[in-house]
Amino acid sequence: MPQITSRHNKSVSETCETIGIHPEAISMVSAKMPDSSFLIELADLFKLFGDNTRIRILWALSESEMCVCDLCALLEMKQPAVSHQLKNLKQARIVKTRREGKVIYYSLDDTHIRSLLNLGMEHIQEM
Amino acid sequence: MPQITSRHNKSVSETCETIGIHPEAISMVSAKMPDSSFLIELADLFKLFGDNTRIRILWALSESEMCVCDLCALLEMKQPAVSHQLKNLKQARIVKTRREGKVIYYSLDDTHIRSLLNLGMEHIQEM
DNA sequence: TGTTCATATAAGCATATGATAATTTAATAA
DNA sequence: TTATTAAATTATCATATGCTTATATGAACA
Repeated sequence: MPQITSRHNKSVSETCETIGIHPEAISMVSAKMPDSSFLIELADLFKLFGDNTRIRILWALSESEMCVCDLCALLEMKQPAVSHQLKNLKQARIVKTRREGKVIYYSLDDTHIRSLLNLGMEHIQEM
Repeated sequence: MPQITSRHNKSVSETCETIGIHPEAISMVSAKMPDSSFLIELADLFKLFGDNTRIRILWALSESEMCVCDLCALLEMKQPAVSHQLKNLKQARIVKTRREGKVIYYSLDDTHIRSLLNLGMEHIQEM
């Protein structure tokens, strides 16, 4: 395969369409990529943070455990909508529940969650 | 408004539908919620991390600056699809570009990005 | 100046996702 | 048991989003 050398002294293939211009960079990065399943899980985790309703729920729960109807009142949203998002968060084990009679209290399930919220907010504030 | 007292000694309103069961908890949390605009920005930031293609791009760029066609080869995706996601990331100033002749190199624009990726991955690995 | 090639953009389509309304479940109290 | 009430579930609809194909830019170089 014909190769030329760029001014940066990396080998460069002739076509970019299929194999890229910098084969070594590609294979180096490729070797360092986590398994596909990890990256999918990671995207799924961030996806849950990537919705205005859910981020408000998470921020609220980072301040205090709350029941569903309190969240409805706080967010000014209908109960099924809130329950639906809580279900998503619970399935991902981002929040956990505690029942007290008819009332179900939700809270954060993990300290990482708070760190992610704070780190994200730091980024926003420095823009 | 009639109030009763729960076994947790917080005042409890009679209906949950409109105003929630724990008015003080609601107003305490409400006071601590960031402005709506911040939360929207925060959700938008996480939303960009919440896609498998973009997270792979970000992880790759966290290892090395890369041009578009190298990313295409690495991710085994068509060029317009990759360019489209790069555009989203660039608009949010998560990645930046550098042109060298016909080739445009992309790289991470901010150190927070790497921290967020790592913190997210930590969370995944401890589940 | 005209060709080549890396990248960007536009239009169209299919899927994913979030909200609503209606209904069901589950726990308590009468 | 029956009524009440907090929460969950189901069905439906509208919007958002990501990929594809086709086309357009724009820089380098003959």
